[in-house]
This record gives sequence, C-alpha cells and structure tokens, in this order.
Amino acid sequence: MTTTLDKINTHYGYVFENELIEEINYVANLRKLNEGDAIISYGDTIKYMPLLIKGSIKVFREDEKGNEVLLYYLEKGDTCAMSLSCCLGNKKSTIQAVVEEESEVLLIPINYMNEWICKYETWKSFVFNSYNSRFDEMLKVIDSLAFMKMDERLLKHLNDKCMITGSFELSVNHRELALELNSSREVISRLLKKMELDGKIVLKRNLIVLNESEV
DNA sequence: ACATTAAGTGATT
DNA sequence: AATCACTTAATGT
Repeated sequence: MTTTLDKINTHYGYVFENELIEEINYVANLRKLNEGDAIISYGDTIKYMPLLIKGSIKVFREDEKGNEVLLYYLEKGDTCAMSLSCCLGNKKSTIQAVVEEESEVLLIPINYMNEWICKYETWKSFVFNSYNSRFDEMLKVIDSLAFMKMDERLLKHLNDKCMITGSFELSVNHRELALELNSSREVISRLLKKMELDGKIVLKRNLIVLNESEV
C-alpha cells in the first residue's frame, strides 16, 4: 500500500525539501477524481490549491458569449496557475477545470500559500516556475488561435492528447474535439475524414487511432 | 426489433 | 469554417 507520503515523494521529492514534504503530507487532502468531474467552475471561490499526482486535467476559459477555449493541460507534477492567482488575490475563478483522465490530486488549503512562499525557497520557485510554464503554454494557445488553421490545430491537438495519455489510441468523439477546439462537429468530422484518407489516422466510433509514423 | 447516439454529407452562408 | 437539414452506421435495451 502506497501512502500519501510516498506519492508526494515520488512526484515532488526532488522538488521540495523534506520539511516541506512533511508539512504537505500533514495538511494536504488526497482526492481521487473521475473522468469528467468539474473540479473548478466559473465563479467558484478557490479554497484549495491542487497538486496533481496522477492523471490529467484540462483547463478552460469562457468568454461572455459562452465560447470556451482550452487553455492548457495539467499533468502529474503540475499545479494550476489559476488557483495560484486566485489564492493570492482571493478572487473567484474565471476558469473551469475538468478531469480528462482519472486523477489524484493533493488539495492544499490556500492559507499555506503565502506562508510557504516565505518559508521555503523550493516552494517559491515551484510556484514561480508553474506560473512561467503555464504562461508559455497559453502563449502557444494564442499562437495557434491566431495563426494556425483548423486542420493544423486539430492535428496538434490530437498529438497533445497522445502525449498526455501516452497512447496512440484516443477514445473521443468528434463532438468533444469540436468543443475543445471551439469548432463544430461537422468540420472536425470532415478534417478527420481527410486525415484518414491520407493514412494519418484510423477512425472508429468513439475512437481515433493515430499512425505512429505520422506523429 | 427499436431507440439512441455518433458520424458522414450536401447545400447554404 | 460554421450551420442546417438530412442520411447512414454503430451501439444499447
């Protein structure tokens, strides 16, 4: 049986000093999350900061008209930059986080945020680095929205999904993909069909198999 | 066998 | 590239 402490150690052991790990172990709550769970919705007040142990989570942002944009994915070893900024400013969430794959997270009450930033150098740089890498990822999203065509975006998206799940087989339907890329189901279906004819992928119901040599 | 949901397609904007 | 209207195919009950 792996304890919570083991889990913290395997994923964050190299990042944090022992004292901090023990403190995390003491205050954090380990939670299992199922696929599709919305852990944070728009307007929620954030009370916990999530440290991802296992699985992946996708983070969306919604505009006034209800259009959603996929901002970034969180994987094990990541934390959510949004919750960081929410914690610091005590603001409400302007994002939605949905579990992509069954996950495990450590929930840390936000009052430790400030304390630890002063107390632990490693925590400070962890927070800082998280901000940095999320920022970079969001710049990529902006690039892709501004400059890439739908077919390129779709291909990239499929690749991203493969990276995250570590598999060439993706169980998704076209509607979901359309939602994630804020496109429409028909457009996605047509582009996928074209990719299949080009031999890049194989399409089944609720399943897309990527050709390894094309990735 | 029937209902439901996913995917494919042509036409229109 | 999006939307509509419709068809066809796969899957669940």
